[in-house]
Amino acid sequence: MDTVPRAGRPRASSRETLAEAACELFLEQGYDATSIVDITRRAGVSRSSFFNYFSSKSDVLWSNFDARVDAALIALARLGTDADGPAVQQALRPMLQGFAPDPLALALRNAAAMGVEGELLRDTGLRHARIASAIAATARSAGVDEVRAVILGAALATAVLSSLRVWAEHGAGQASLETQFDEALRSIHDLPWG
Amino acid sequence: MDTVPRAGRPRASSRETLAEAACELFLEQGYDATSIVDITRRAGVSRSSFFNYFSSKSDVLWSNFDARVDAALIALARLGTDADGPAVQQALRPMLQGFAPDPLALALRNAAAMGVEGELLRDTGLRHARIASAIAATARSAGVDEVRAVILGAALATAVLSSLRVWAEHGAGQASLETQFDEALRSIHDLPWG
DNA sequence: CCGATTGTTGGATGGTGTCCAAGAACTATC
DNA sequence: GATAGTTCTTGGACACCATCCAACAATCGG
Repeated sequence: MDTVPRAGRPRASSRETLAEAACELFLEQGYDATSIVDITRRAGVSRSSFFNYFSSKSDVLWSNFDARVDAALIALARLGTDADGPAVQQALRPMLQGFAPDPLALALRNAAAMGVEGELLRDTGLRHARIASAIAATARSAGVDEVRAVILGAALATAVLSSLRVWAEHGAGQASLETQFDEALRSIHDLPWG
Repeated sequence: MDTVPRAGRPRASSRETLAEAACELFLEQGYDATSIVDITRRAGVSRSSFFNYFSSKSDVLWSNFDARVDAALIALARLGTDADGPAVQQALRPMLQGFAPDPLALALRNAAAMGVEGELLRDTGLRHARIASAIAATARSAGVDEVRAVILGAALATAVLSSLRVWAEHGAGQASLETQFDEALRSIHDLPWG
């Protein structure tokens, strides 16, 4: 990448190193039983340093996905008042495009072994809320009425997150993530149980 | 209620007393700035006692609603394999029926003043996940296919939570909570932006 | 009065996340 | 090569949350 020499003390670690150490420990001992000190010990740095790389323990799992969400929501906001259905769906897609196996995928796949199911439920909820409310805001500003905008946001956010979950559970191989997403989108168009 | 004398030391406090003290402080100082010790001091009991009544600080806000959700989800599970749309909606209704102003409603209404918006987002997400996954499970066992069941669960969970939010924000008076819910349900039936 | 029961309390413990000051390792400039 | 500026690491202190537990207090029924 950039081997350009920069001023200042060189980093003693990296997000990758720390994330790797963390994931190993999560698998070995479980998420709750792994303290931040455990992680930094294995990575060979001090506890303080952990917070130079991640803002919290759960951030190890989510930072990658969160960055994608941030980018996508900026693109979504740029659609402005003349957003339509297809445009919104296109704006959402980069959240999943080229998603490589990462700590989050690992956690989703090994939730039981890591004892991280509750944690994932809680934190997925937070992302759901963030994505849903951004979509709702866009829809609203494009003329959709309040309640429907909210429901639409929830449905689309669910499509994103549940396709990610299903993909991660099923081995995270293939190009099937986007396929999964497409299927989810399709099933929004005709919900059962009228 | 029951003035029946029971064995053992009488309680020195109550959920209501503690919740009241907590809500006052949340409004005065904000949620984050209010520690559990602050709450118990005002209520006149020790810090330890707090956990005899609530399992965490946020439980003060949610325990009432959570109890309703618990009850409703049990009823939902009882529907079994021959659940249909209307039956599910009826099972959900008790979550909102006769909902009186409580700490959660107060927090939703005064989120900004309490500085509790992030907290609410996160915790609402958890409830959303719980409700949605229960509905999805019921739908699945009634023959709805996986992806649609998940989306349906998300949409209905959103209907419950967003009607609660809107109702709380708008003064929490009237009988309009259930009306709000009915409107949300109606708008699920024809989402915009095909 | 006695035991059983139910609650309260303080203290200890271990974890999280924040803050900060001291210092280490590097670059660039004179 | 000294010096200054920059970037990062580190340890310590802190406030808080949540759990556990043993000691103790207040009530009941017999």
